[in-house]
Amino acid sequence: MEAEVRIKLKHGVADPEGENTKKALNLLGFRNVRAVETMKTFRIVVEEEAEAGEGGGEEEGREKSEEERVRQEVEEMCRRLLANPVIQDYEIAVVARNCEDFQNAVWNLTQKIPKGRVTTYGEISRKITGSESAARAVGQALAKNPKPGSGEGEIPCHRVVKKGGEVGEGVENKIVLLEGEGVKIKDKETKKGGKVENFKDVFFPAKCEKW
DNA sequence: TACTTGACCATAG
DNA sequence: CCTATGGCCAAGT
Repeated sequence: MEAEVRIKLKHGVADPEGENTKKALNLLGFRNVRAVETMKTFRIVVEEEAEAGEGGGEEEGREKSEEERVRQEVEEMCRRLLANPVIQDYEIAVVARNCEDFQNAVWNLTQKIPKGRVTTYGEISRKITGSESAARAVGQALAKNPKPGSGEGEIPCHRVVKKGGEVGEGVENKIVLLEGEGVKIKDKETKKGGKVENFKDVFFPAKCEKW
């Protein structure tokens, strides 16, 4: 989750830097410059809270409250540190997506899947955009994985499977790689080509587990 | 700018 | 269990 905070001086507070810049611009020939004001922006990336949930229906409405939680947290940051309330105003924009460009976000998250565990395209999408609707685009990004592999600094895209646990399309030896890491695969030799056994147990992240 | 392409997802039969 | 369809969205053209 990402938030952007814009801080500017309250109306009426002297802004010498802005004033001087405006004068300088006018002198340089930009006669039509009417006003210049300085402001500062912070881009703040916030780790998502691990879901502290028991069983039962969660999901819906989660992203909404998560967004609200971040907003409140950032607002407190403004009050306590970022902005001086006497002379400054601030506005906060919370974006339900990671800052990095999509592909990098996908690759970075994939790198954090532990050996012996799997996650889904949709889950990665949810982590980045707030919904699993970009699952297909996650697949696109993984298709361009620059460093496939299980080693340090490599991106283990074989640990990403379909929602139902089917291994899915992708690299030829996906099943072999997973089995090599201790993930059991059932229903091989079927048209769809294999399904993760005990999907719930090997799924990453588990409830209350941080990505 | 508009259109096409998928390592997906949900649903209907 | 399987296929077919429509929706989706970032990238590439």
